[in-house]
Amino acid sequence: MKYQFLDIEKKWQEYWDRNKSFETIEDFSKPKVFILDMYPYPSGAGLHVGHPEGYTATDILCRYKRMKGYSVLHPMGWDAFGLPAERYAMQTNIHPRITTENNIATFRRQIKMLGLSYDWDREVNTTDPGYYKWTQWIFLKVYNAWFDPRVRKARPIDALETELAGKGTAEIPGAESMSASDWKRKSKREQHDFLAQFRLAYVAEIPVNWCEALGTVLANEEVAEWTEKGYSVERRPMRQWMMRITAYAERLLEDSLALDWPVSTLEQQRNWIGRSEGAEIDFPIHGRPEAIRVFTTRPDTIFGATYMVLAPEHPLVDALASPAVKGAVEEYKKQASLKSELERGIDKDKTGVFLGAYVINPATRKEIPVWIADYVLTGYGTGAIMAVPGQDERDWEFAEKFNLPIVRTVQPPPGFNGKAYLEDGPAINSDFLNGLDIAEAKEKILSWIEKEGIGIRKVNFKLRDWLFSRQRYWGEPIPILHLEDGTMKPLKEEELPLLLPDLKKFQPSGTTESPLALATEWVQVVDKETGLKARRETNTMPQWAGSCWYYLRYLDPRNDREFCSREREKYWMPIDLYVGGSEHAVLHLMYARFWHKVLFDLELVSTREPFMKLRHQGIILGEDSRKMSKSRGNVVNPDDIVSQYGADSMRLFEMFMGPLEEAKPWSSKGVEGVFRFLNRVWRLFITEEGTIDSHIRDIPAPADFERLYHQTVKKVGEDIELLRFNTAISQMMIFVNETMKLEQRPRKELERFIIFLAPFAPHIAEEIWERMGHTRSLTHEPWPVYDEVKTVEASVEVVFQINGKVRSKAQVPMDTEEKKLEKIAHADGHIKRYMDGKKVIRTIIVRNKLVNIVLGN
RNA sequence: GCCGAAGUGGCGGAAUUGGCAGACGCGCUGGACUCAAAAUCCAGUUUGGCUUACCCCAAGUGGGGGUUCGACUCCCCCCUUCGGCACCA
Repeated sequence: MKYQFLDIEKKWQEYWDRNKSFETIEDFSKPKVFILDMYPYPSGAGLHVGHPEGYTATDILCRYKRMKGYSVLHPMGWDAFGLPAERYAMQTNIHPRITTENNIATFRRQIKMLGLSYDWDREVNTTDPGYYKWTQWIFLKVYNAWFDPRVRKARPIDALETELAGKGTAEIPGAESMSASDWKRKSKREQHDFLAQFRLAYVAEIPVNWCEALGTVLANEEVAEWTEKGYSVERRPMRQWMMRITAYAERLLEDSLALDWPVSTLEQQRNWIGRSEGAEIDFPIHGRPEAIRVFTTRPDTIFGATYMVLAPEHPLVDALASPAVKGAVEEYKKQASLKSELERGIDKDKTGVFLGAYVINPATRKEIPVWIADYVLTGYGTGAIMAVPGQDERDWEFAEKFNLPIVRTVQPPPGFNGKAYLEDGPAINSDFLNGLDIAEAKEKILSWIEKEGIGIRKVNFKLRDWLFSRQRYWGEPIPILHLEDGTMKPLKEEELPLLLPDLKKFQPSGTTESPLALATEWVQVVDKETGLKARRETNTMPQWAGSCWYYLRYLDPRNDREFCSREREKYWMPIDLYVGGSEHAVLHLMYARFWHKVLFDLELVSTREPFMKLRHQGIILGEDSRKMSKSRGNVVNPDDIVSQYGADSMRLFEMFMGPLEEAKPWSSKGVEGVFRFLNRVWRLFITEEGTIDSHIRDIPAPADFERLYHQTVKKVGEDIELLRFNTAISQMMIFVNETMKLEQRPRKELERFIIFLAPFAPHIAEEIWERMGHTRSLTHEPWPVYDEVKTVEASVEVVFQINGKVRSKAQVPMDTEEKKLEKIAHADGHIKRYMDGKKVIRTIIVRNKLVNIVLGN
């Protein structure tokens, strides 16, 4: 009987479904593992071959862990809000809900076709009101929280109100000074506005990346993705929802040290956070009472600061511009505002305008000119720099172009003929710093600055607050009312979910508002409590919102009283393994960590971090080793592979291709290879007639075979734990090859082979298992144990070397003593020939490995 | 430019407290079975040299140097590929 994979796979998939074989067993007394795949965005194109790679890897681990007796949580769901469905709706007027449902149905079918052991009772869908109710709920938790710098954590905003009423801002670092009575005197509106500057979710007027064609703003980190697709993006100031992720910069950085994540991902997150230590220094303005504050990481070079540059958007620009340059300044500001940040970066030619104003360098006491230039960014530091061309390439370039003075304050080595010198060296032209190296000079100048009261040590981050609103329909509505008195009012928990209204048209509203603005009945409401007229927030949340916490919903997906029960959260969290693409290295993984930390601070979850161990599956390239794409015609469709070779072959091949994390080219010949292997496995057990092969007998295993068996159990188990599936599979191939050579094949070992094949190729394993006379699925069959003693070879080949080169070999009993090995080596014919007439200088003997004889001449 | 990862047969890849480089699979070559083919099975397959001899010799893990009795593995320099960042003061 042939290996009829199509029938077998259908049969077992139905069996698993019917019997709920993979239902999560929530036995809190057992050890748990929570193994998570990044849930997909269900696109119209269906699954591609990249998806099954990570999914199969985690599936193997889960099936293995179930056999090891763990409670396993392994769910799947859908990240289903987002632009593609909405853009499709704009073209066809088909409601995104319909498209989304269809796409999910396709994805679910394709995923089930691969025999992945998800607990489908825990499926989540971010667009389901029962789900996004809690996304909105968490949003409100964030909105109603502030970051208390004294304890470095989020606290409810109520606590702040109480404190303000009691002692004002006296004890709150960084807050504008205000007494308790000042607070109490404020109007409701004033209090509301004051609190807004503390909330973790807030509205701000900021320059954003507006994409006219998409009719929405994009986060900085999203811009590249869409401009690559040909969309154009412009800068414009708009009122937007923001999330104060910057408050967590330090903790996101610190806590990343404890994570078992790929180094490159951790590195990317660190770069993104971009911590740098330096100082903020005030430069008094000539002829005015104020000073301009700059941020620098090189305070040691202050004696070389020969001019100052402000970002064009700096608030003092207009006040400082002398009448003669007003026009030029206006023109420059206008040009800068039109350029996106990206464009500013691409064009590295330095441009700028002299403001006609001067500040005083507090170290040299000299007046230095103030310029504006777009190479200084408004969002970083103070939006102003002290320019030190001697030690900064950008400043050098600018100084050269505009003929500004250049003073070196670090002595370059002899023969240095470059421009700016960034390396270490003794300070020069720097008064009391002269002769010190950079580190010493920094320390000394920082003390001086602080003593003089002209500046402070300061840590800065590149990380910026998260632009949280989108002008889209297909996203979670933000549950906030804008009352006619100018205040905002969050909805009450019992008012959630705030449902998306049904729209007939999905075109952009024509303004900068989302299409929701057109749903007047939905937008215009009266606040029941106050009777005030109100407008709903028409912005929706970004796609990342739902994925910031979906892993928590899996713990308790049907709970309509809590986002998840405490007890379950305590048992299952944190996630023991998270697998997904490296394209999410910064965005999703950073935002989710941020939300998780807020939830942790509010004591809604019990772990600091959600994802303890993270791995990325490598991308699967086309057969031509290039990226798969329709235009190259090298796309492999999982449906085709499954119908031609079966899901088990597909799974096995994707795991056999190479290490999980590496990029690997597809190979149709390779699929045939593993398909042949599965056919061999089938024939090992099942004859042409469909009976059990008569070579299989109830006999004890021969010694050599028993050893191989124990070695295989050991290697397969260890490799699964290390996610090294390729080598586990090759060990199973070796096992099958050896078994085929036996005339009489021991039943016990062969049955256990089926068990450890099962995580990799579950359908064929179940089928053979059943044919071998078992009546129950092997899902919870105990994983075979091996005996370390029995894995050890009886004899071992030892290598004899002369001067480090292998000259002979011998088979010797395991653990033969050094002296004996030496004797055997000396007796060896080849070795004798080499040693003839030579003097032995040294002999190195490593038990079970080698004898190396070092000869003189 | 900066940061990170990686370079091993014709191909995907094995091999880590430094100890036989090339497991396993693909491909290729030869053979068995067959009228023939497919499937299957067996043997061979790093390169070069030498030989009656699969005996032996030499070279070999991107390139060059070093440490060591011994280096794919450790150290230094360089090259290439991939990923990320990109005026962050």
